[in-house]
Amino acid sequence: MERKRSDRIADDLEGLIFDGTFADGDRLDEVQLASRFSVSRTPVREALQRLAQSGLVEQIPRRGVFVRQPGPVELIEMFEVMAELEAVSARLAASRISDKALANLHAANERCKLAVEAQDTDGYYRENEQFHAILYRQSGNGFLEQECLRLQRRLQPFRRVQLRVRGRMKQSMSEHEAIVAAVQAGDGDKAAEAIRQHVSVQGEKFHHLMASLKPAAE
Amino acid sequence: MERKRSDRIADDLEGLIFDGTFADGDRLDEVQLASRFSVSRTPVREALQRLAQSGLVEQIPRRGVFVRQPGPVELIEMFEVMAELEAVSARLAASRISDKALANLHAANERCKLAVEAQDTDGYYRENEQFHAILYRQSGNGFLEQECLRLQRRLQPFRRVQLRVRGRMKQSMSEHEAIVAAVQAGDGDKAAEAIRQHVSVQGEKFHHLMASLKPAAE
DNA sequence: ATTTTCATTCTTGTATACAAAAATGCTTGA
DNA sequence: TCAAGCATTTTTGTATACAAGAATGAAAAT
Repeated sequence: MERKRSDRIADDLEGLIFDGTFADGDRLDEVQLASRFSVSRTPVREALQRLAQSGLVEQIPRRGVFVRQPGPVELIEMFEVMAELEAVSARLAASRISDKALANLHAANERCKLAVEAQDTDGYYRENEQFHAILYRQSGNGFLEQECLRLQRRLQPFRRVQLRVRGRMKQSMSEHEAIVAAVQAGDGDKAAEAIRQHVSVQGEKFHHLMASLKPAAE
Repeated sequence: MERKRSDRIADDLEGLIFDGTFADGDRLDEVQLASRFSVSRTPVREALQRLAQSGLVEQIPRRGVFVRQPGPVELIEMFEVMAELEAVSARLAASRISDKALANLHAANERCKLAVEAQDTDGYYRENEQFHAILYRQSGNGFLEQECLRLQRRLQPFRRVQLRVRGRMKQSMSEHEAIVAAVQAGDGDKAAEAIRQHVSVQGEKFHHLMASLKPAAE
């Protein structure tokens, strides 16, 4: 169910920012975008305001809206918060998860494993997202679930980059195993710590993330 | 610096929802609001969309926007997340806080104490907010700080209700003492646990919160 | 030559006009 | 009497028109 034009435009713009068509600092001209999408300025403005609220662009009054990619510091901060939110999710899920959901978690993890073996980065990304989504859901806290999904979505392009690092997928998988084991054992603290490690940006991951911010020459 | 009319309207509407002028389920009519604020529909619509994104109203396509107050379950969920976010803040702050900020924390706490002694609920609320804001800031994570402030703002009207419970201010103060002590000692885990207790809705607090949702028939 | 001022142009913010979808209520048929 | 169908009216979503603030650039003064 497509809501309205302004929603489609917001999604499209999000994609265009993620894929680099619009880079950090670029000004998003309302009339240009309007003609690009063959609509009037009205739905474009509504879309831009949505993006502004989600933090993807900055809106300076009477000046215009500008793409605002997070810098290194903000990115680390966001990952830190993501890690903590996921840790809370996992801790709660460890005590609240249902048997059926636990089976689903196993299944999702298996699909991750298959994707790793098939060297299917996109597939792994998709299944990994599912894996995490199950934990959010099983936290039993719908609001927490939504917050996790929101932040996950915002960090999406950077997570993808992380996965392309050689060997990362395999390491990620072994971390998954630890998480599943802790959740199955009902050990909330252990599950929280395991997923915190899984998500947080440290050591090698940190350097790779930083490197990805300034596209390497050639 | 007042940004634009739509911003002022969004703030005003937020207030009108908080103070009960618009109750849960009420439909917010664009043209009525436009005439009420003596503007056209355009800024009203922009304001409504902002409120929709922040979750205060629900926007049903082609139907209108309706006030959407959180129910008991969602409220508990939000407080749970708030408690966890504050716990993270406090844990980080315990290791990252500066001497100067620690002094400010003490000072803010003293002002809380004065407000309690003066039976000044509004004053206590204000100073308490300051107290918490210092911890958010001293987490050293600007993104976390923003998220905390956002959720704090959303829970604002319900927190106020909580404070009106007899004896709550005094109890709240003693919890503050524990938090300050733990932060000063640099004990992150203890600080986290103390603030979690302080914020989370349990026992008596739970019942009072539930009671506040359905205004007691005298 | 450089800077300041002022007019012009462009862009955003707001108002209004129009289109389309949904709600409303009437009529008509059983 | 009640329900179904259709016309009318309301209301949202989009387009366009207008207003006001900001950027731009040229002319004038030092």
